[in-house]
Amino acid sequence: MVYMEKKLSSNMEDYLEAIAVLTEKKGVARVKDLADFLNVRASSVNSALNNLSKNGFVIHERYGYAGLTREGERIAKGVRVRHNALVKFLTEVLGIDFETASEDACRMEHVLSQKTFKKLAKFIEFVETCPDHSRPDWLKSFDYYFRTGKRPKCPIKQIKQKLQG
Amino acid sequence: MVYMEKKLSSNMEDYLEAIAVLTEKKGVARVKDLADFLNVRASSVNSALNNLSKNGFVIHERYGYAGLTREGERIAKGVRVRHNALVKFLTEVLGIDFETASEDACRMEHVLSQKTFKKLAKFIEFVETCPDHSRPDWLKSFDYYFRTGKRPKCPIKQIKQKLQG
DNA sequence: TTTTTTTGTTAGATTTATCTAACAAATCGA
DNA sequence: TCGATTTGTTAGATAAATCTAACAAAAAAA
Repeated sequence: MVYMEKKLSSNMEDYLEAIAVLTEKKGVARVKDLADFLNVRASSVNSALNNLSKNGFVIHERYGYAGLTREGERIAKGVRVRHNALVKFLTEVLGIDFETASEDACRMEHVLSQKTFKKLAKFIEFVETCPDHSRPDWLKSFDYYFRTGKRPKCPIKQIKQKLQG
Repeated sequence: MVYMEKKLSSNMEDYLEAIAVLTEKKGVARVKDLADFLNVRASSVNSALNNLSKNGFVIHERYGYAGLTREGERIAKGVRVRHNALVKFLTEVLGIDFETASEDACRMEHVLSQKTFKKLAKFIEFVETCPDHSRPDWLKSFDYYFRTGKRPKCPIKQIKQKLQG
């Protein structure tokens, strides 16, 4: 066993992520804010922090702020990167509203395999760096297909026909 | 409250799905097979079946096979549809291997919102009904981009240039 | 038809994540 | 500064999903 990665539950990952988000947004992460953010009671936050603290992901002194250790930060980072990639995919490719996309991402971010995540990230990159003006043509075609159920005329074929005919 | 949908846990959804799969594959779903299929102990299957039975999703007489009620079938169907859509997306669009895609789908199928699922299904339909010979050109471009990190020359632009120049 | 093996059931323990309720510390306002 | 409010902590309960171990029923083999 080269290096045994401690596998955290979705739940614990959520706490780490929340600490990262709140720290970024408000400067510090307090029990109350974490509770509000995650929609749980303060006592649940406390349990979680004790657990995460015991396992070296979090630093939390009684009545103090919650902070991430190196390791905690590393994991939170990973979760957030996956979250953002998922949101991007859902909104930019599928055209889902941000609200729904965020909720879905929150649940999916914990279950995506590395392999799939990497491919997805590449896919997003592929879409974003498209040399077209904005949204790639094929995605516009998808929008059209989603709205109308019909395929737009394919510009390539149209042009090819012109060239030939 | 018009109609209160009983929200099942991922776990319970998995049991329903497994019953559906085994029934389809082997004709019947037995405790042992469910246990093997889901990688849990037979006693866990029993607990689950009791629970699902009590709530009207499953029919299970002592020492008998496990079967789905109408309601159970409805839910299992939904899960399987989501599962298959996800596998299709992961393999056909992202190009993930079937093994990995199946595992990811197993975990994602429980957390996808209706909205996202519907869009995803449409997206797959869009890709599959593509008038191109096989895989749409833009997906081939993605394959190329993933392998090489470079974009292939865009055929439309090439053709447009020809037309203009 | 016995015996053996496989399969199914039950009871009870464990783990994880949550909750409420009681209390303690910190902070805020007057 | 001191009482009131907010925030944080603890203990203990609850719920879901799992496990082991002991046992019971069914099925297969002898």
